[in-house]
Amino acid sequence: MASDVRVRFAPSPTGLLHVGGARTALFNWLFARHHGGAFILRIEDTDRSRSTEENIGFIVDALRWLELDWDEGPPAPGYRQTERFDLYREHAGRLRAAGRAYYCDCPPELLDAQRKAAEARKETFRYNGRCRDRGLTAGALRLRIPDVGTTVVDDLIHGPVAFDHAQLDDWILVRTDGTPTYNFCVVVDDVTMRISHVIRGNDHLSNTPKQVLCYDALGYRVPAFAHVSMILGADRARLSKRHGATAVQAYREQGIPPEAMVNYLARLGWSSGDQEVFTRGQLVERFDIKDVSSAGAVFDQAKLEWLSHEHIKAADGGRLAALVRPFLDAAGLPSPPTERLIAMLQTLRERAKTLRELVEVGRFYFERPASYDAAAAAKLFTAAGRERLGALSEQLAALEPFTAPALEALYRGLADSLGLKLVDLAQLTRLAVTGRTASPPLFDVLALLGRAEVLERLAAARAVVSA
RNA sequence: GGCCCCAUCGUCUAGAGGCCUAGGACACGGCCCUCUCAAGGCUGAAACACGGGUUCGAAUCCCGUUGGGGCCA
Repeated sequence: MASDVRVRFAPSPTGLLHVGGARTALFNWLFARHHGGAFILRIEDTDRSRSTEENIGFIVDALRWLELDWDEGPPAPGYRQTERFDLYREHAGRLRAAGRAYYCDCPPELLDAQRKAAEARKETFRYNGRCRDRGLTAGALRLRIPDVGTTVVDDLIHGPVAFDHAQLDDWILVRTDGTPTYNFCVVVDDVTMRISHVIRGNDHLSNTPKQVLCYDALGYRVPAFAHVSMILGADRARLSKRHGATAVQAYREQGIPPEAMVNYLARLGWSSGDQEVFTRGQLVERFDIKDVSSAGAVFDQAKLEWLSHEHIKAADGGRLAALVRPFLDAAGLPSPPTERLIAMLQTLRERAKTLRELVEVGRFYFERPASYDAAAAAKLFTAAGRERLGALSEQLAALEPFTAPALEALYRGLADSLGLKLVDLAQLTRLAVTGRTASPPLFDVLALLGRAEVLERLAAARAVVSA
């Protein structure tokens, strides 16, 4: 489908991918996919001291995990700012040749003094344009900005936002040492990559009028802007490490399925009617940048986990098995054949909010209980309990077929004849077989484990009782 | 400090002047179901920050205040 929509996600590789960044990437991706446009990944690595190869790897890795595929970007060359200095130099030269930018040699001490003076007067410091008409040929390159008037940023989320030129100054495009500034690089990059819509964090809104003026000076069409609100911590301060996990990778390790993370991030500040649970396809279909909220949103781990649970409950069996295997490996547990694992997960999926919990809650499927719940053992592993386990073993050995319905009939029959309630035999068996007081429906568990395994576990439990 | 953004239940949100005695979801409480734990069903408590306007009528429009956030330093 032909579309002029071209959007980008432009992270600085200074660490792991933050959930705020992930959400910005997601909104860009959804916008591109919804409109049949292109999603571009660009690495803003001009801060060489903090940008590392390893960090680029982390970002790529996180985006892949979330399945936010990009149409242009690394590993292809030309999508890192450090590879694009020629472009910045060329555009700077054009601005200077056209008289839209000029060199300034005001010493830092002078600027600092003026800044302090302005502060003392409780005013915003603005460079006064002293070097505008001095015709200098070296120094810091500044953009000539109109002294009067306003620049209006027509934001897709916020509507028109007006900035008075009196608040802006002739900002620096290229420093005296020849390095381009962040805002200048962004403009040149967006222009040369033919970006149609700039969807980014709210923290960039204040820089936008400066950039718009730069587009104008360069003679380029200004793209559309959409400034997405920030993700906040519980105290409504911008989400940071002190609020807990902020890296996308941390949620992967917690066992949140990627589709749940995507669903949660999308619903944080965006909605479509009363629907809460979305598949990726539904998100692409329903996403509209106009429905993105202009207010900041607090990150809520509980709701994330609820969505994680919903996606675990709804996942295709094979998909769920594939998601769980890495967690089995990490826990040092054996990975059963797929069909068998799917059957086990079928009994576990509504009992765990995360993939990690899924493994924990179903541990007894993968290994024999290492111990028994102490309080329950004290209550159930008695002389009478031992006798009942014996009777059960005897009958289970002869049960045919060894299926859940047959097991239930057996248990109900035995409970009746012993004058007991079903729960008495069930909890006793559950403890013997799983070591715990809570598990999926007992008869499903027994049928899945199989007769031989069940009988061995019952025998092991009886041995513990007599000891 | 200046400028900019934001403001509906604890949280995410619906709401684009009358449909609102403000809806949904998470979390929380109760009840039902039940071999345990879940899941599920029903149900309860819970919000339009404040003050002025505009209007027959405002959560919705305007102004101000307060509070939060961001950018510039």
